Amino acid sequence: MAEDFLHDRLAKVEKLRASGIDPYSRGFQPTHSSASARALIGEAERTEPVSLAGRLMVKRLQGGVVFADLQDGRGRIQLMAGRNIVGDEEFDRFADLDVGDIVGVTGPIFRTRRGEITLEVHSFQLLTKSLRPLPEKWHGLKDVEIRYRQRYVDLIANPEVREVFRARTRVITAIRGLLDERGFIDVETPVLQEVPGGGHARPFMTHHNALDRDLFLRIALELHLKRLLVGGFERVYEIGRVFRNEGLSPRHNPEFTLLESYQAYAGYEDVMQLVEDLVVVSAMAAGRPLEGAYQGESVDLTPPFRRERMADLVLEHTGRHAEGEELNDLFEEHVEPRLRQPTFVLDYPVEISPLARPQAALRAAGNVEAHPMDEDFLRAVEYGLPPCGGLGVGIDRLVMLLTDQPSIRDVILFPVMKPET
RNA sequence: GCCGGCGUAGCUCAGCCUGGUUAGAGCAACGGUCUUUUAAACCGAUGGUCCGGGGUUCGAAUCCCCGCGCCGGCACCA
Repeated sequence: MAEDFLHDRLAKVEKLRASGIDPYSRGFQPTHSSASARALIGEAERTEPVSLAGRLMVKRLQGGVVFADLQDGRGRIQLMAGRNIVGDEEFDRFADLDVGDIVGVTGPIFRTRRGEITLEVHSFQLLTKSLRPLPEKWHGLKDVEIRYRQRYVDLIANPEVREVFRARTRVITAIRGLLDERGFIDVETPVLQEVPGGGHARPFMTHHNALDRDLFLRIALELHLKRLLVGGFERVYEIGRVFRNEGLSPRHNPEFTLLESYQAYAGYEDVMQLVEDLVVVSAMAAGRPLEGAYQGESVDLTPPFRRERMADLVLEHTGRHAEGEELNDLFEEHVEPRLRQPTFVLDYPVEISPLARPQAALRAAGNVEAHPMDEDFLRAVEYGLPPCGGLGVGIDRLVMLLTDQPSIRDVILFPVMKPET
């Protein structure tokens, strides 16, 4: 039976309750983490008792001694429980714990004969009984479908995955730190919008019941951030989720995290330097050397990044002179796939710009395919938008690059999946 | 949406091409032995709608068709 393992564990739960032990108890206070407990021992033979809490990952029985590995938020430490230390009853109870159970343990730290730093269990408390078996200890969890659908299992079984997401958090913190330091304010603008603007993308649609009004999930941050520049904030940024109703790929998730910033009176040279600085602090936060590699290809993030006009890049790669949409098409087909090092591509043809003004001009000229007009944004701009420079960075892709992950799903905790069958 | 690959025990995988006893292994779980182990001690007994549905055949995990999911590519796009 597919769920027999549940019955075995549930039977254990009932047995524990019958013997007066709460399989989901509270009140245990760890005094240390596995890492700080390790650090505690230094050159000493033995420490004072410490208390740790975490999940049992491996259990090795050796007659009257049982070894187990306890995994907590940052690492692992070995536990040793001896029959002649804790007594028969406690020993049997410890030996009956399952891999996956969450326990609190108390005892001194010492080194085993083999030199392994180990907590000698003097007392322990079952905090949470686990009902499902964990993936195998040696091969771990490889099935990517389970890894993405049940990320909690992935995070338990694959510690390197935790590190990727810790790196992601550090990158975002570092980006905020740099922007805050430079006088940008961190703002939040609407996700639900009447007119999804700021980019070319098919939006997700939703509906507000009380207003009986269709709304769209935002596809970009730009238009609201610019409204804030009109309002007098001179440096603003937002790191937020945007939604695009498009296909999935190793580089596309329908919801992703975008950084956009706008700075009044800045030119694009200022913005390029800001991007370089953001990349450098992000790489440092991720622990990635500037001269590193992505998926086996070396990628040097040392500023200054190459700056080239799109027309020059197209000429270099195709030998052709082009402009307008043709230039962009040639660029996307022949240049973009070959760019490996960070490169600022300058002077995009105005025809492909998603900016409101040329779009408005196209609409005025009768191109109904152009983006719908955001009348309120126009009104805001009519009050006067200061000249400004802005940037947009896909945080997920930046983290992919910095943590050397092949798929965007590896840097999004819960990527979009089709319904489970 | 289109094309290709993949889907076998809780996990990691054989078996499929070339159809043929009751579908295998390791780890986990279960019963025993073992007092300092390091993925993996020893002995024993378990565990499967072989993704789902149809078809071909005396006989299908294996061949064919349809569906679902995952991965990759294309399209859309950042």
